[in-house]
Amino acid sequence: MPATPESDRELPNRELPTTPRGLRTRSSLVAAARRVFEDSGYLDSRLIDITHAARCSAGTFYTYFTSKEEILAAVLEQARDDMLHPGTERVDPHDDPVAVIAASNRAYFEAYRRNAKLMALLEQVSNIDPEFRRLRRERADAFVRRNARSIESLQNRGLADAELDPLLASRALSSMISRLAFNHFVVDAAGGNAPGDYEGLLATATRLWVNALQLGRSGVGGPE
Amino acid sequence: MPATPESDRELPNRELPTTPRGLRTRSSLVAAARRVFEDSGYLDSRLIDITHAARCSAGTFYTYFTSKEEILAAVLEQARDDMLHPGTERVDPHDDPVAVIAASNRAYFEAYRRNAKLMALLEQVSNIDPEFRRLRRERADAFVRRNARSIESLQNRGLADAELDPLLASRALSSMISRLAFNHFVVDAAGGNAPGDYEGLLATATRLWVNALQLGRSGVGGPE
Amino acid sequence: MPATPESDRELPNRELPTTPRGLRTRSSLVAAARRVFEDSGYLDSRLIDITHAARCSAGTFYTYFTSKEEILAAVLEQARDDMLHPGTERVDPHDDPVAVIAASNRAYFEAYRRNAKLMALLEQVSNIDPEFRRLRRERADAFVRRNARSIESLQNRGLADAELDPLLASRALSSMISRLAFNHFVVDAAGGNAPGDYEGLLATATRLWVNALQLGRSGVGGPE
Amino acid sequence: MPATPESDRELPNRELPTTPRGLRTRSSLVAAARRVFEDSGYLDSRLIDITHAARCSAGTFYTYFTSKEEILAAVLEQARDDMLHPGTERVDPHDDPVAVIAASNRAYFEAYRRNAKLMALLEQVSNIDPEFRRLRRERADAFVRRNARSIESLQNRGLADAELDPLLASRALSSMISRLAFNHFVVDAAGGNAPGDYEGLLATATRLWVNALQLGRSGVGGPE
DNA sequence: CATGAATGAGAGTTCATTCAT
DNA sequence: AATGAATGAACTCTCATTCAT
Repeated sequence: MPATPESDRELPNRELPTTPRGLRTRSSLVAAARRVFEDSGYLDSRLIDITHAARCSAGTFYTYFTSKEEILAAVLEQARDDMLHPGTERVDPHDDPVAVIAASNRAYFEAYRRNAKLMALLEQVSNIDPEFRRLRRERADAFVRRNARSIESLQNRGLADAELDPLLASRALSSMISRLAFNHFVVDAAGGNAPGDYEGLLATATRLWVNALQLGRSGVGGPE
Repeated sequence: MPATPESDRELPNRELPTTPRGLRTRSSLVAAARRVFEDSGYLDSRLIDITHAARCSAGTFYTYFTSKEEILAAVLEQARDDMLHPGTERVDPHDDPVAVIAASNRAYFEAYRRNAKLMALLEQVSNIDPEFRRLRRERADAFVRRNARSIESLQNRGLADAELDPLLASRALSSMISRLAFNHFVVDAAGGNAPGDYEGLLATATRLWVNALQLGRSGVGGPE
Repeated sequence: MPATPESDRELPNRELPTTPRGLRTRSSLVAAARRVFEDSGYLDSRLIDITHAARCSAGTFYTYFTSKEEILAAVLEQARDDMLHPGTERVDPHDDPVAVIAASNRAYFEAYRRNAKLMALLEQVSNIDPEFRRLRRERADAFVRRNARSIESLQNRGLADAELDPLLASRALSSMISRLAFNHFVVDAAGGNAPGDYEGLLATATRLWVNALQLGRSGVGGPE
Repeated sequence: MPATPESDRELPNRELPTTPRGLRTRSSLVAAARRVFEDSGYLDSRLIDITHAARCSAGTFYTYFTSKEEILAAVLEQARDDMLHPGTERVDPHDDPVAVIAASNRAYFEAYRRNAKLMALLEQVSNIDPEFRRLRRERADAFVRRNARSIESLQNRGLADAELDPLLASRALSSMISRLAFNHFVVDAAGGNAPGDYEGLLATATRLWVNALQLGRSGVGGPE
């Protein structure tokens, strides 16, 4: 009502709690939020669904988060590493490039499968909230850049179509893979449709990727 | 115009009004809804914003539509033909296949550009409402099937990589194109980022598509 | 969540409703608010107390007012005229000045009595909300200025102590009267104390006022 | 210091702590509360603001006080002596009565200036909480009674208008002074208005007071 | 004596939808 | 066919106070 001076007012906490109890409660809230968001989607989830699931009161939520948005960010944070570094196995860059692509596509698909509901959630909120749109973009860009580097390296070694702009090609192929994964694990799974031919899809995606880069083409770089 | 039978509709739909005045009011509601939805997104649009923009009362809305969902369906209906048949020019299937692909990719991108805000809307609601998820899927499938037929035809004529499953390949390549368009016209445009290299993107997409199908590969490129 | 453009959104209405029904509802809300505020004070009144008393739903409140503050403003508006022009009887400026002062003090006290609960309310909120502090100040100033003019006129006619600054004197004497009224009708009444000697208080106040201005003192009005 | 008997206290009050540490903590809480209340007002101050400012935890508060009300009482207690006995110098009752009045008005104004924010606070809460309304009344009454005794004495000595009821006159004149001080130091100061003519105000108030009592009128001013 | 996480009732507010006119 | 006032369930968020540690 009266204009309150901001000076002494507490700012919303982003810091992690210091006590073990606080840490535990915060964790259980994040875990509960993940469950609830995955089950009901972001929009249909109410804060009290989350606090109920975490077995704490509505007020406790605000000890750790200032809004639904903020806890969602915490939830999405969790899956970040798994999605950004899906394959723990280090691939030798001197392996057969086709095998490398096949392996990394498979790793991506597997990571997507593990986090499918969270990816659906991210897709939902990124179409609602600019903050999460940015988040998704950043994560996608990380992938795109990595793949672009890989394409460039293949080009430099004379193995891939030199005509392609590595970044644009990476954008296109990365989009292809991620959208296929989304359609397979989110859209098809939710739609109650037939499960779909996972191995076939993966094989096709990899073959298309390989073809698209013209890997293993005769005389790559020579007169065509 | 006869009342469309319920069975074909995904959403319950009131019959079209019979009087000229009614038709006019309905039209202005749909037009207003399109504007409002495009400006504010589905969730943030209030029915009252729409009726205001249409210069009618809140109650009048329910003379023509039973819900917010339903008018959204009507709005999305509008752009359907433009998105499903983007190129009015019929391409001769015996034209150069590369040229055909280039032309149809360009036609798709142009249609996306024209309807970018509506596509963003569709993307938003398809991640919220299963009904619209189905709608988007159906539209995507129409594309996928058409492209699959085209791929199959190229394979049958010995022009394309015969190892590829036409449907899966179409799914992958169609996903690639549509996601590129979404990123270019929706994500990048909204993010205030640099406009991006449209022609380069299109060229890259087409080259990847062509490569991926191995069009014009040695051995397949006999005298046609 | 997403930044919504203010452009098309409706602004809170301050305009009076146009239909008779709307007018009726708004009136009953204001009347109810007055009752509730007077009974419970501003802070302890809940919006639903008001809507209950007005026999309408919580949502209806927001058809007419955007906040508790706004309906309070409407309530206080009502009593404005009664407090600012308490005496309907026009006093002849050539009447006996003492009689004029006595009459106007009485009129003020009577108006205060009629609106005591509202004055208590104004006192409460003016110590809480700067907006209402301003409102009270404005109303007080109107009185002060009127009394200052009257004092100046008496000085010009040689009837009042010429040493006094009319505005400062008016501030002091007006404060005296209004605070006496507040104490008598609000503090004493609420405290469950003895009712207090109304006539004596009025007589004393008037005599002090008259003395303070030195009305009828020797030298101004001939020998006393 | 013995525990003060409940009977004399207006609010339930915990006993003072016995240890030096406890005394220190309690003091810092009261000091912090004074700062916070003065800055934000009673309603907008949160207990947590106070405990933060006092560098202790929320729970500690309840070691020393049972409620927000109670610490407010402690804060107001602090300024009591300064407001009730503003002039430490004892004025000789046989001094010139006008000089005595001028001096005591000045002393009151000075004390008000020193405690302006606290007086504003008292004004705020006395319009919210009956307990504090009583507190303010009691303090005002102490003044009124003292001034009444002084008026009566002047009347007995033939120096003041004998027609006036000393108590009622004191109420009126005391109200005048305290309200002027409130308006000057609280309302005007907060409103960002011009600072106002302090000396002029004081002079006018004193002259009005003197006039009102008819001090120094012919016939009463015999050789004293 | 101190901590700070936990509590939970309760408030204001929104808006799709209904319905008397 | 049109109006626009009325509805009311549902939601998020606050903060004085408690209590296990």
